[in-house]
Amino acid sequence: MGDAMDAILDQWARERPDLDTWAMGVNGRLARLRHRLQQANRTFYAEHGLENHEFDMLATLRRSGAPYRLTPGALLKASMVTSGAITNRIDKLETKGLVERVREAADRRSVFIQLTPEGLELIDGLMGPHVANVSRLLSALTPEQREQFDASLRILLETLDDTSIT
Amino acid sequence: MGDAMDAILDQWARERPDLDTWAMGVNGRLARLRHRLQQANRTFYAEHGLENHEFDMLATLRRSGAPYRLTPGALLKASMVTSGAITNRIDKLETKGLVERVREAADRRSVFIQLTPEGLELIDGLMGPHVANVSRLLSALTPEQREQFDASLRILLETLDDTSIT
DNA sequence: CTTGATAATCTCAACGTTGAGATATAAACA
DNA sequence: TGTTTATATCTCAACGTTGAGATTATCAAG
Repeated sequence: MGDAMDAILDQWARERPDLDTWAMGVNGRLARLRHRLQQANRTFYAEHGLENHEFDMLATLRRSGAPYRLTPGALLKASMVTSGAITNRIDKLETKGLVERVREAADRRSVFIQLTPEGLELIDGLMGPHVANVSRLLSALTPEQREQFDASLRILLETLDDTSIT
Repeated sequence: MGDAMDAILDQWARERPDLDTWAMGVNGRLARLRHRLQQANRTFYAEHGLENHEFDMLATLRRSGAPYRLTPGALLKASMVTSGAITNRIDKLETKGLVERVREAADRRSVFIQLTPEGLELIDGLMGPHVANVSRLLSALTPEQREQFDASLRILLETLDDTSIT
C-alpha cells in the first residue's frame, strides 16, 4: 500500500535518480495532509454555518479568556493572513452578530473585537465536537506514534522560529 | 522551550480543561509547519522568478517523463485547485514561454501542456537546489525521527484516502 | 504647546480562485 | 444517420486576499 506521494516519488526516482526524495516526500505529504484536514474541518464547520477562518477567529477569542476580546492587531498576529483580510473577516463576523467592535480602551486608536453572547455560546458548543472530529481524523496512529509525531512537529517548528502567539 | 502551539494549548487548558488537546495541537502544528515551509519555498522560487504553483506545475510536467506533456485535466487532478485556476496558471506559464499548448491528440477536445526547452532547462536546474533547500529546512530531525515522521504522515494520508495522482 | 515620529486600524485597486455554465468534440445507441 | 449523453477545456462574475497607503490617535522632544 502507498499514498499518492509514493507514486510521485517513484516518478522522480525514474526521471531523476540523483535527487534525494526524503525531503520532497515530507514536504509533499505535509501539504497534502494539511489540505485533507482542512477539507474535513470545512465540512464540519459548514454544518454550523461557519467558514474555516471564522471558527479560528472565534476560537482565538474564546481561548483568550473573559471578557473574550482582542484587538485586530492581536488577531492579526494570531493568524497567517494580512491586515486587509482581518478587517474583512471581522466585518463578516460582526454582521453575523458573533462579535462586536467595542471602543473603550485608553488608547483610542484601538478597538476591541469581542465575542457576543451568541458568539460565545456558539464556539463553546462547537469546541468539543471539533476536538472529537480532529481526533477521529488522526486516530490511525498508535498512542506512541502520536507522541513521536507531535514531538517531531514541535522540533521542526522550533527550528523554524515559530514561537510567538497573542 | 516550546513553540507557539504550546502557548495556545496552555490557554485552552486554562479555559477549557475538559478538552483533550493532543489532536488540536497536531492540527495546529500541521497548519503552521505547512505555512512556514511554503513561505520558505516561496522565497527560494522567487529568486528564480517563479511562484509556488508555477514551480509545482513545471515539476509535475518534468516528472511525467519525456515528452514532458500532460493535459489540463491531468494537471487539475495533480493539483489541489479548481479548473479556472488551472487555466489561469497555464496561461501565465505560456506567456512566460515555459510551457506551450500543443494540439495533436486524436481527441480534439484535448490539449497537451508541454514544457518548452526553456521550461525544461529551468525546472531541471532548480530541482537539485530545491531538494537541498527542503532538506535543510527539515534537518532538525534525526535520521530515525525522519523515518518515523514520514511513516506517520503516510499512515494518516492512507486513512484519509489520498491515493490518486496523475 | 507644537512638531515629528510612531502606532493601530481601515481602505481599496490589483490580482487569483471558485464554481457553475458555455462551447466543442466524442462516444453510445437506436 | 440522428439523437443523446458524456467528456475536455475555457469563460466569467462573485468573492477573498494582498499590501501599500490613508486616516486617526498617541508619544517623545524641544
